[in-house]
Amino acid sequence: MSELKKRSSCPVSSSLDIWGDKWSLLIVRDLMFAKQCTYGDFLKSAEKIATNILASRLQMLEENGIITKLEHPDSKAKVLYKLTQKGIDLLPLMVEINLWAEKYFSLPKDRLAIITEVKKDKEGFLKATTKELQRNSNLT
Amino acid sequence: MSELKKRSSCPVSSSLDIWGDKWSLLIVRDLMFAKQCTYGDFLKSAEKIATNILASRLQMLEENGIITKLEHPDSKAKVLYKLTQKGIDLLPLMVEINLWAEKYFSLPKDRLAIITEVKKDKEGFLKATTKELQRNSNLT
DNA sequence: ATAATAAACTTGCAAAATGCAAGTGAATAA
DNA sequence: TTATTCACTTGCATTTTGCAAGTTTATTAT
Repeated sequence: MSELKKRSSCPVSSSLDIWGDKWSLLIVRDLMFAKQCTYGDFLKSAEKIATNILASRLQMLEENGIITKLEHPDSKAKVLYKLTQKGIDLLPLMVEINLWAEKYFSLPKDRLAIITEVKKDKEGFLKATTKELQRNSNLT
Repeated sequence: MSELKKRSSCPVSSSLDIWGDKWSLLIVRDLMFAKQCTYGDFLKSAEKIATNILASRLQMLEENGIITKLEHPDSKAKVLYKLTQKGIDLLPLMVEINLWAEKYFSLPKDRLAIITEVKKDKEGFLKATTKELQRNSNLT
């Protein structure tokens, strides 16, 4: 399917060429929350992504090194997806999205709770969460 | 045209509902660089946005309070667009996109120069740039 | 004053991406 | 061995994008 064509050499444009659509960052979000997800897990998310779109986004994100597949320990029928380092490095961006949203939307309180945590010590949160995601990354 | 329908109450999802497409953040980028742009200025950007898409994005961004129109001092035929505070608040997000991109793409050196600046003192850069954009905001 | 140019869009249509519903095929569970 | 689960695929309608050619109002040149 997807051949990545760069519109320009601008960092913002190049980034959007990869994950600049309505769905990709939601997949990344799910992986940041859950560390690893199956195909079915993504389908269960609140936004109700269509299965064909999910498949094409997962492929795109994998081709661009944001996520990887791995075997599910329990079953060959299942596939686990997780973030690569390149994907984990989207965490600061994800945090800023949340901080911006908190200023301009009214959010459910479980989400607000996390954002409040982040605001208390952004650097600390980033370090800790990055580490957690990386740890998960290493136990194959 | 655009009636904003939220897919969920998630901050990431709500944010993407507004600017989660291939073009909106490029418009914001242009405004962060140039402080204010005419319709024609946007068309001149490297990525070559189609004029109808530009019109619909500008409308969307205006409806959602990210940008505003103002009269051009030189001519009634021209229109100036600038960021609102809500738009200016996307700066930290924009900065993180640049930092991520710098890690994973090879960028033109003028862009690298700015990113290097940012890395030296992120907080300082954010404060200074926000102030500049706000200053511009206030002289109607 | 009149005609030509420019600036900000609009319109029409083809092509691509999205969304929905119903498959398919391999693997596990009953 | 049959049924169910899981990860996708496929087909088709709808929506969005992209391209090219207008249209309209405002300025500039004659």
